This record gives sequence, structure tokens and C-alpha cells, in this order.
Amino acid sequence: MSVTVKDVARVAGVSTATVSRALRGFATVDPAIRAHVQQVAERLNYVASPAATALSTGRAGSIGVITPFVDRMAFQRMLAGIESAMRGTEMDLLLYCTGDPSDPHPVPPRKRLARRVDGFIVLSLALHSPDVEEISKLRMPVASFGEQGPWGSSVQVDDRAGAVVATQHLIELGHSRIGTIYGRASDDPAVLEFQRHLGFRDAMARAGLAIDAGLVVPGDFTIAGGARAMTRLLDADEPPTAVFAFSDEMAYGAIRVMRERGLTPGRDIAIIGFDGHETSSLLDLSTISVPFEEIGATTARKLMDEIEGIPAEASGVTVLPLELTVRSSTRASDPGLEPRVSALGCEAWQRPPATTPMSE
Amino acid sequence: MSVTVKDVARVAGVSTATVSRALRGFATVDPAIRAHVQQVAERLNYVASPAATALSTGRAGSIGVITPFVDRMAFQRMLAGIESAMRGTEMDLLLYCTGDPSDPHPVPPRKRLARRVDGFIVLSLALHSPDVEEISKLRMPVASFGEQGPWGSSVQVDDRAGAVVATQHLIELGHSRIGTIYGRASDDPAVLEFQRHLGFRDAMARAGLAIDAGLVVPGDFTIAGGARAMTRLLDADEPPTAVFAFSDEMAYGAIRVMRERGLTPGRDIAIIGFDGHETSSLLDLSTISVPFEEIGATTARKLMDEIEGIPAEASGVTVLPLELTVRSSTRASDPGLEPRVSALGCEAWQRPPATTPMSE
DNA sequence: ATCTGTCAAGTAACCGATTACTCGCAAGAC
DNA sequence: GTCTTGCGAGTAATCGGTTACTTGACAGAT
Repeated sequence: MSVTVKDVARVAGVSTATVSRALRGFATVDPAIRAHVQQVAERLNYVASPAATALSTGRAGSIGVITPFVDRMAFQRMLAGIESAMRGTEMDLLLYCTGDPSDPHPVPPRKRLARRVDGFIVLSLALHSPDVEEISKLRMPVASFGEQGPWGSSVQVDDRAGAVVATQHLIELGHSRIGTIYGRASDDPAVLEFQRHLGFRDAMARAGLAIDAGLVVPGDFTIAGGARAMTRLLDADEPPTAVFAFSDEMAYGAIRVMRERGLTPGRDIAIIGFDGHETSSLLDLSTISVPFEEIGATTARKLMDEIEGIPAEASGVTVLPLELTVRSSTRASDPGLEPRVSALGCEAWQRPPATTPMSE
Repeated sequence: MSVTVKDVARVAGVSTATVSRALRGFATVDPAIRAHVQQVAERLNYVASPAATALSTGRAGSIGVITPFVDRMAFQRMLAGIESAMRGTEMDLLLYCTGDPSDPHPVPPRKRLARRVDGFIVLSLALHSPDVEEISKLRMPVASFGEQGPWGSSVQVDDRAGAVVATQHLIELGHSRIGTIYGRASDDPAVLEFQRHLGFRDAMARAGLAIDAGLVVPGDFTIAGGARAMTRLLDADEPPTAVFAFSDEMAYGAIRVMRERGLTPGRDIAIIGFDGHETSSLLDLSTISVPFEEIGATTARKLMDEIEGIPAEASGVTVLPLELTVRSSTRASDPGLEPRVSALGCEAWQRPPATTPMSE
């Protein structure tokens, strides 16, 4: 059926061992013979069977990406970053979507990943979830975005500091009645989103402002959820004058509702998001920009290093900087102007969140 | 190191053959023994090595997705559809991004895919490109979105009919000076985008309108490119009164430029896109909605069927319907209202583009 | 001339499953 | 009582590479 080493060996007039050595570039092969073997292999369109190679070398030649969602902008951007870092590598990319963590899985991730990949990337998944704990039993290289787990290296951003800056920005504009749209309810400090809650709380407390529990509403991390959340906020007895949405996508939904009610973002109600997607510039949405592409690329590189056996500073935490991007959704006085972008101060992001004290 | 079939056989007190039969659910195993083997396997956390299984069965247990870009909304949506169709399947998903077709590839796709996957999905890639021709030599099941290739099945939408409807919509609003923003220059009928060109030409011709070559500008399929294109259109000697962007993303860029110049979409200049991304509703952009999620899911199912050996009507063309979604970017008189959605008529999309005559 | 060291290349033992083939035992046919 | 027939289960070949070990030849040393 297909061309095997034996075919190449036969045609080239050498043994299969020599074919293997020649093609893998080992030094102990006569240059003339190597060239000949390569030529024959090329002519026969020979490609080593990945399965056979994996079986005998014990290396799968691929990495897995595990994520709960594929239809989120943040995921798409991270995937693009991962892909670009892996371009040119021999490694293949396997995609595993776990779905909503609360859903039961037909096939548990551990069984799917076992021996199939040389390592994997965990994106935005709580590392203490049953899935990840299961996976950790595989004891293979791992790199994650988000929280630092008990093993492997991770890439992080200081969500808490980002939330502080976003909130302070609103406070500096004179707002004191600030609503928040969060994703899912959780008081688990291990969940990334909770860091944004904390940052919001920090900034409000520092400014001596009270948080109205009625202005903290869920948005499910989706556009539609953001719209529902904004509806609830506007229908409150005393609506907020500013809104901090914990993701850009929820802010989009919120802006739609505002527009439907004839309210102009930035003039009637200030709103700021979190993520910094490209589309936010179209909606003139202020946001905390997260370098998701770079996060993906960095995570992939860390994983590759670890797989290659480069442990030095590969394991450990890399914290990437956030940026406050101000547009007219929080600055109606000069709409349509160039966005003002400021990197968060070093003190805000150069320390790993793992060691961040609850309050400063 | 890891648990193998031998370990399970030893612990269960049977041969490896019996373990394999029991775990794969063959009938010729005593029910009691099968249960026992399953129990032992579970207890030992046994997972069959995919490499070994692939080697002995000749099936890789995975499919590949080949696409030029990962950072496009349309791709993200198709990927989500593919993923959802494969959830629950035992098949794994490998992602191959070829990058811009004009770039040289470090590793040719054929070498990467050979024997690694049981079949693959080609997304929006010209099937006659060197890459795909190379791949076709592998002679394995394939399903594609876009053009129908010489082999395999495909999912399509009638881009030409969609473009006709979009253009007619603008014409019905009274426009006669219509600009277009296309992706990349190509007069190759095999390239999908060219169908949109043709549809535009059809509709203009049918209405007896002339096409000003100066109002046909490239937008590179990106937001930034769309912005550049719109700048060129507005700076033309005689700017268009309506614009048809061949993708929503290019329309986003165009809208940004319009806003920066104080022009209101739908009132000062009508604009319609093509793709129907979720974000288009936020920008009140009229568009031709393409069911990318369904395209991805359908393509994946076709491929699975073909791999399973179900040839009946699996190979062949499935044409999915488009929809015209009208929002205020082409209907300023009633902004913010519910979008009007109309499916394209059957005559427009129930015939495969392959047999579409050049003009009607 | 013989011995030893070096090095390229071949032989064959794996890697971990699957499965064609074989075997042994028990039930039913004659 | 012997001869099928059938069926569950074991033996071993096989998938396609990789690589430890072995072989053989040649160069340089004694």
C-alpha cells in the first residue's frame, strides 16, 4: 500500500537501519550513502509512519491544547498565538475542547490524552478541576494560561491589577455608582475571574466607595448574557453611572442594550471592558487589553522547551503586561479620537498573582 | 513506565489477545471474563497506546483540518462547528495552518498529513493550489468547504447568489453608484471570492448599471484593509453612495473610517457586508449571513461518514442556505429596529455553483 | 605479519497493540 | 463410543520504524 523503510532500503540497496540513520541525520553514515538514501526516499515519496515512529521512540510528536470553549474570541486569539509559535516545528497540534466544565464528558480527557501527546497546554481552565487533576496523573509536561498549578509552567496576567486600573479609571472620571458584569458566579479564589472581582473591590475600597450588591450581575461571558445583564442594571431602582464588564464580549451586549434605549456609551453611562479584542475599537469601547496572541505563543514555547528537556526557567511563571486602552466609551468629551493607551505600571504586573496579598 | 496490555493480561490472568478482544467489545469473549478484564483495565488506569493501535489497525484515529488562517472569524466559527460535530466521537482533531498560500512552507502539508490522519477537512483553500494537489496524492477521504474538488465531498454556499441578493438590495434602495471592497485580486473562477465578484456583476448588469473600475478596491479580508479600502473609496473623485464589502471584517474597517469622517452608515452611505458574524449586529451592519458553524459541522460529519465507509450521498455537494440580514447600515430610516432576515430564494441556492452559468 | 582500534553498515530485538490461526474441550450426531 | 461441530481462549505473526549490538574491513601500531 504505502512506501515503508523496507521499500526505501531495498531500492537504495542498504539496510533499514541505514535508511533510518540517514534520514534522521546521524553522523555515522557515509555522506555519499546518506545523499543517495535521501534521494531515493524523496523519489519514492517516503514519509515515516508517525505511529511507528511514536511507538518505537516513545514520543508522540504532538501537543494537545485543552480548553473549555472554542467559540470565544480570547480562545481564538490564544490559538492563533500557539499556532504561530508552532509553525515550523515538527510538532502537531491536537485540539481538545472539554466543553462547559459542568457538563459530563463522554470520554474523559485523561483517556484521550494519555500517550497521544508529548505535553499539553491548558487554557483558562481551573487547574483544580476534576478534569485537570485527572490529567495531572499523566505526569507529562504541561504549560497553562491562568493560575499556576502544582506542576508545569504557566503564563499569567495580573487580572487583579487590571481590574484595579479599570475601576480606578472609572472613579477618576467621577463615578461612584459603578456596576459590574461578571461571567459566572464563583467565590473560588482559584478561578481567574475572581481576581477581577478582587481588583474591583480593592479599588472601590481604596476610594472609600461602597459596592451595591444589586449592581453586581452575571453575564455568562457572552454577548447575549452581557445584554441581559445590562438590562438588569438599567432596570435597577438606582441604575449605575458606570459599568465595568469583566469581558469585552459582555460589554458588547451591554452597549447594544444601551443603544436600544437611546443611551450613548461614554456620555450617558460609562462602560469599560476587559480583554482588548480588535472589535472593541470599532465600538469605541475602553478596555483592559490582554495580549492573548502573545500569551498563546509564550505558553507554546514554554511547553516546547519543557518537552525538549530545557527545565531552566521554563517552569515558572511568566507574567505578561496588560494595558489600559481608553476610548470614548469612558471619555465622551472627545469621541472618535485616537485611543489613549497606557501600560499598567510595573508595580501592578511584575509580581506573580500567586503571591499577591489580598489587599495592599 | 506505563500500563500496557501485557500488564492487564497478567493481572487479569488471561492472554493479551483476550484483553484486546474484551476491551474492543468482540462477541467471542465470555461475558464474565470480559467484565473481569474491563474491571482490571479500569483499576490499572489502562489506556491503549494510540500509536500501537494505529500501527496495527492502520487507522490513525484522527482527522486533520487544513486552513490558511486561524485568525479569521469565519475560521473560528467553522472550527467551532467541526469541534461540536466531533464531540463524543473517538476521533481527534489535528489543526494544520498553511499560512498564506504564497508563503513557502517549511514542511510541506503532504508530509505532515501522510499516515497521520484518516482524512481531512480543507477549509476555504483553493483546491487546485499546489498544496492541495500534493495532498490529493495521499488518496484519503476528504471533505472541503468551498469549491468541489476532483475527489471527496464538499459543503458549499452559493456565494454568487448571495452577492446578487446583496447588490440587488442596495439597488432597490435606489443606489446606482456602488463600490465594492474585495479581498485579494484574483480573476480565477476557482477562487471562492470570485463568485462574489460575479454575483455583483450579474446584479449590476441586470439592473443596467455600469461598474466604475475606480470603485473596486482591495481590502485584504482584514479590518485594517477594509479601512484602507474605504479611505480610497471616499477619496475618489466621485465617491460611491453604497458599498458592498465582500466580508464583514472589511466592512467593520470601512465603518470605522466612515465614522471618523462623520458619516453615518445607512444614512450617508449604505454599506453591506458578507459573512454574518455575531459582531455585525452590534455595528448594525447589514450582511449576507453565512452559517459557518453549520458548514463546519456538516463538513465534519461528511468526512466521518466517508471514513466510516458510508459513500452513499456522502460524496457529493451539500449547499447550505444564505440569508440576507438587513440592519440600519442599509436602512437608516428605522435605526435600531429588529433586523429583517430573509432566506435567499430556493432558486438562488439550491443549485450547486459548479453548474451555474456565467450569467442568467 | 599480526594485533588492535575505529567506524560504517547490517542483524535483529524491541515498542504495544491487533488478529489470523491454532488448539482444546464439550455438546450433539450417528 | 467415535466423529463432527462449535466456540472460547491462547500463540505468534504483524504493523513500520528505531537502535543496541554485532560484524567486517581497513588503517595504524608493534
